[in-house]
Amino acid sequence: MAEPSTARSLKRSSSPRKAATVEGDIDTSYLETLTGYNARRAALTIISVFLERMAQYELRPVDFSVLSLIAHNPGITSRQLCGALDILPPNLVGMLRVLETRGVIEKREHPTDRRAQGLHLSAAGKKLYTKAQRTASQLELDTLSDLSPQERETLHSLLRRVYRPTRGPAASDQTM
Amino acid sequence: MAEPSTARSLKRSSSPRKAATVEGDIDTSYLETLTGYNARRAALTIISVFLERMAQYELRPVDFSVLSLIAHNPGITSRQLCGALDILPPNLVGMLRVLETRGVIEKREHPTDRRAQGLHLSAAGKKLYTKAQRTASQLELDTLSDLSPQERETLHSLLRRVYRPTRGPAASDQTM
DNA sequence: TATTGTTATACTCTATAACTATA
DNA sequence: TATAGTTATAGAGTATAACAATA
Repeated sequence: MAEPSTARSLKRSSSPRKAATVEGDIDTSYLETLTGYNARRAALTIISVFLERMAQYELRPVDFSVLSLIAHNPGITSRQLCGALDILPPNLVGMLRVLETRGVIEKREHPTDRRAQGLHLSAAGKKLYTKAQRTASQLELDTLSDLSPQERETLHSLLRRVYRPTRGPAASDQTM
Repeated sequence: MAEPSTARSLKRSSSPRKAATVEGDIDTSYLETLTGYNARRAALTIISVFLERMAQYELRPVDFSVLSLIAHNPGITSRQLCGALDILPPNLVGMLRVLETRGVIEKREHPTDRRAQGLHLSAAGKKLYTKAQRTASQLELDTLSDLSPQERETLHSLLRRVYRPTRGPAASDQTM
């Protein structure tokens, strides 16, 4: 058993960008030409705020993602969660067990496949997720307050095109 | 001692987006409204390619970032690296030791502070970094081939505004 | 034979406390 | 007293191999 208890610590300092030593003197211009560097820095910045505000629900980003997909896809299976969130099956087991122990989710028998199990939010889980989603949406507004709604949409669109390559029209692998 | 050897494994599967099970059936639309989610997914996608292509140099993303900052900021100190890259000092020690053992970097005495030490690339380090940077820049072109140069610049600009909040004009904390 | 969920486990990443030498 | 670099170590995150039950 890998999980010590139901409630996890969730602590993390997250270092809110303190310019203790000099930092403006350092030339980071080349790294800033790399999308991976910029995307990772941006993600970590937002995640640090996410951790703070979601601590009240004892939800890490991955827990919230799992609940969100279950909420919007009732009956989703463990494997489907893994595929959608890029989590390895062994690493999901413990998370689901904790969420089930907390009474947030329920495992029901799959309608057609007796190996699988459909995942659902409990009544308490729905209440928790509703509050958590509101917090997440508010966090989005707060951390991206420097960007206009249109800039935010542009950012999301561009990011999606990075991690979910355009399989759309004008593709190169068409049969004729 | 935390490092087992000079050369590290660098192995990682990185799962190149295989749609093994269904995945298009899963509704991820809410998560995709969250910048943190999108930024993290994009970063992980690029980093997985980065890991593959940088394996020949035995450099992880963090190693490359360290070398890049030393290359462009000769004499930079350990603390400055930590500040610029958001790495905790204890976690940098091992990386620098490995790079020094590999003959890639050199530690020299700091000109004014005898506690600190200036970091520099060795001749071999400069050759290695030059090749690595070329690989990184090519990777940027390849992984972002769906985006025009202008879209790429827009993406970088927006990401920087997320992780490095605009401290510029029209700020709210002015004295008058 | 392949897939779902699972256990056990190893490895990597990230964080804290505490020490020394110097400022 | 505070800071730079370091050690030791704990905790969280990510990976592989292998198994039973079912498809």
